[in-house]
Amino acid sequence: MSSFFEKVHHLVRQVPPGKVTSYGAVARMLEHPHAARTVGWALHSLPSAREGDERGGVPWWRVLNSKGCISLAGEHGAGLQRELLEAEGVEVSERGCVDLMRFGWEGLLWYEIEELMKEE
DNA sequence: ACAATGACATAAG
DNA sequence: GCTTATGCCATTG
Repeated sequence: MSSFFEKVHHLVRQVPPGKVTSYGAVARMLEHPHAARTVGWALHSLPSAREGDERGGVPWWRVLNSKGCISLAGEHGAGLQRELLEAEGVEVSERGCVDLMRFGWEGLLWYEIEELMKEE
């Protein structure tokens, strides 16, 4: 656990298939309520963007903005993200929005996060 | 150490 | 609702 990025990556990895969360939620879980931007950056940057590890293991597409929509500030993989989500059974509206009431991830409990952060 | 950057968030017009 | 402005934070040059 050297950088904030890793925390983000580890946490995002815990997001179960078919569920989605938001940058803000992740930021709050990591006790940095106002680091949503950094969270987003952590995902866009994804160090060691290699095949088998980080990038492949981090379901970045399950992370949406506060509205539960795919914004991605322009383009990046918005189309891809929608496909990935739908492939997992998540309903994505045409505008790229997801019903957080049904697919929103509750998140982890504080002690689960602690355990998660403790290892690695 | 300073300035810039960025896949965000929230309030205001 | 959508657009604009401002705040926040870790990483990078």
